[in-house]
Amino acid sequence: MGRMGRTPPHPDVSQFDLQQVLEALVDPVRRSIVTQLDAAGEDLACGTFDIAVSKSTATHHFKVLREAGLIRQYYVGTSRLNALRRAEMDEAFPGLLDALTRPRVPVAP
Amino acid sequence: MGRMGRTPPHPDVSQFDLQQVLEALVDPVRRSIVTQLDAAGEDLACGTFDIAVSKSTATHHFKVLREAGLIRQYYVGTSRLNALRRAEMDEAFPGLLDALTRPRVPVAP
DNA sequence: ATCGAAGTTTGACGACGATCGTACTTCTGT
DNA sequence: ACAGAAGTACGATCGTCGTCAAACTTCGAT
Repeated sequence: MGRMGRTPPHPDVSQFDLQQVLEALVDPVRRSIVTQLDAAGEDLACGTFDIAVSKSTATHHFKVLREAGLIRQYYVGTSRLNALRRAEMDEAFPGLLDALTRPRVPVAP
Repeated sequence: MGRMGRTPPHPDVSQFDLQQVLEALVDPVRRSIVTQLDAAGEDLACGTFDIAVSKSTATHHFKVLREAGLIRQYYVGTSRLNALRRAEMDEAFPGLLDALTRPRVPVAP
């Protein structure tokens, strides 16, 4: 029972919660995942990310991101692909992802 | 020694750190402080904020906000006034405060 | 049918942070 | 000079969260 392949629940845009999104994005590892996903411009498998944590910890982070609505997850074979829900996040919180994924602009000296 | 009136250290814009700013803003109480400050459009004393925590806890929150660069604090008599460092934050992280202080836009049904 | 690759699940653990009460400091009025 | 108002400093507590290891599941390839 409980096939691993079943698609996990994803929140609807109308249910996105700023508090939850911020709690997801405050963690450096998770923010790095979002940034890498944004830079890649394509869906990525969990294992392909450059993060320095164990597999179980990675699973945890992806779950937090998914439940906050930041990513969508789906299986392809044994791999779990992750898609950034850019448009939906922008609809719910305009400018937020832009502000967080934009590389730091050096301040004039 | 250590007069209370001495101005506490404030970070320079060039030292603003995204991680630190996010850690400051992820707390609902602190985000509420920033929002109230933004809405007021003027500097406010610590005691005038609508927050449901003790005085010592409030002091802690203001300190976290100040060290992250979100507010500037200065004394006037026995009151400590708080100013939102809007322009500087916008320079360091364009769009961030906008995204966080903007009231949630209802999603089309 | 079996093996390995890719994730998940389930505790356990440790650290950090929000909170409070109490005591203390500094200034303003009276 | 004194009392009160406005914060600050200091511990102490308590919950939550990030982390891992170990055992398990599922799928694909051989």
